[in-house]
Amino acid sequence: MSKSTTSYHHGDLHNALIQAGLSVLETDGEAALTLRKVARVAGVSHAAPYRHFADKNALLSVIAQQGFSKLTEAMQAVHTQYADSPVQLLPEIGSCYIRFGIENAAYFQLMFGGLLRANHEDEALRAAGEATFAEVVRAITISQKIGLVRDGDAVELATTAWAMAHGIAALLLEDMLAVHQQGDGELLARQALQNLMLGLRA
Amino acid sequence: MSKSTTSYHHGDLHNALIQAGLSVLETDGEAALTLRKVARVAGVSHAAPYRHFADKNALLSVIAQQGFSKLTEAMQAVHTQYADSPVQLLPEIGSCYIRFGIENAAYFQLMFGGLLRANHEDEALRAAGEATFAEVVRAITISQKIGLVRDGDAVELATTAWAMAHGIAALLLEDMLAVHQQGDGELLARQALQNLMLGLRA
DNA sequence: ACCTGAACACCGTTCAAGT
DNA sequence: ACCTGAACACCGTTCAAGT
Repeated sequence: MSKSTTSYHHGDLHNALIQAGLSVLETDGEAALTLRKVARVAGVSHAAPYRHFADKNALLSVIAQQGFSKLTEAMQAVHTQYADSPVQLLPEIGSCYIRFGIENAAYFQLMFGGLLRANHEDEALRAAGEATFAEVVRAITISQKIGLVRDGDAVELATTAWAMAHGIAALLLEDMLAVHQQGDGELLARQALQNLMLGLRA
Repeated sequence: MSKSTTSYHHGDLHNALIQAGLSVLETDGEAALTLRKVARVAGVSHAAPYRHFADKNALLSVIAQQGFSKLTEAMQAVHTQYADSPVQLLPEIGSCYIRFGIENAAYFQLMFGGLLRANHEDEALRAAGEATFAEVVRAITISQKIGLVRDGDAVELATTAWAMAHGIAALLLEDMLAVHQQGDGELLARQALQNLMLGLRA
C-alpha cells in the first residue's frame, strides 16, 4: 500500500501521519481530528501533510479504511471461532459488528459519517467496505448450507442482516434507544438479532 | 415553544435564524451550515445569533427537532392512509422512514449524525425523537391486534423495526449498498422490510 | 525531494461599545 | 433590549522560499 521506504527528513511521515490521526481520533474524537493537530502530533509543520495526502479527506479515508480492515478481521475471527457451530455464526457476526461500533465509536462515526458519500471516486475506501460486507455474505451462505437461512440471493439476505446490525449500532451510538439500565443495550441487540434470524429462516 | 412576539430590530430574529438555517441546510448541506453564514443569510452580524441561541449546537438542535417533527407527521399521515388496511401499515411506516431519509438527506444526517450524542441534556431534542419512535410503537401495537405481529413487548419489536429501517436508510445514504441500477435501492428496501415482517410475524 | 513560514479566506465565540 | 465591530484562537489550503 504505502511507501515504507525511509524518506528524507522524517523517516516515514506518510505512516506517521496516519498513526497520529488514529491517536487523535481515539483520544479526542472525530471533531478534534484536524489536519493541523495531526501535523502537530507528528511533529511537522501544518503544511507538511500536503506532500503526502491530497487533502484532509484523503487522510480520513485511509484511517477509515483501517477501520474497515479491523472490522473485517474481527469478523474473520468469528468465522474461525464458530467454524464448528455454524448455527451461531450469523448472530455472532451481527453481534461482532455491533460490538465494534460501540467499542470503536470514533472509527464507526468516521466510517459511516458521510466520508464515502463525500468521496464517491475513492476506490480503496469502497473496496475496504466491500471486504467487510463480503464477510456478511459468507456467513449467510454458510447459514443457507446448513438450512438455517432460506435459499435465495445471498447479497439480498446479507443486506437485510447488515442493515439490522448497522441500525442497532447506529441508534445505540446516537443514544436513541431506550437504554435505562446497564445491559439494556446488549439485550436490545440480542433481541433484534434474534428477530433477524426469524426473518431469514428457511 | 419560541417567542413569536415581534422583537426590536428584526421582527423575529429567533425564527428568522431557524428559517435561514433550514435554507442553508437544504441548499448546501450540513458541512456548509455555519453560524456566520446563517447570520449572513438572515441579514445580521455574525454575533447577533448569540442573543437567541446559546451556541451553534442549540440552533442545530432546533432544526433537528423540526426534522423529527416532519418525520412524525409523515408517519401520522401513513397511519391515517392505512387505517382501513392495517396489514400494510407497518411496512409502509418503514418505507416512509426510508423515503424521508433519502429525500431529506441533509436533515437525516443532522438528526442522526451525533447531535443527540453531543447534547445529552437536550430534552426537547430527545422528546422530538421519542415522538417519532412512538409512531413506530403504535404501528407495532396495531399490527399485533390484527395478528400480523406476534405478541410481546411492543417497544422491543418496534426497536427491531426501527433498526431495520434506519440501517437501510443510513447505508443507502452512505452509498454502501449494491445499487447499480435505478430502482435497486427501492428493491433492497422492500426486501429488507419484507424480511422484517417475517421476523416479527405471529 | 521534502519541509517551513507567511498568507488568505474562512470558522466559533466573547465582549466592549453603540442605539 | 438588541445588535455591531473588533478581537482571539482556531481551521484548510496554497505557495514561495529554504535545505
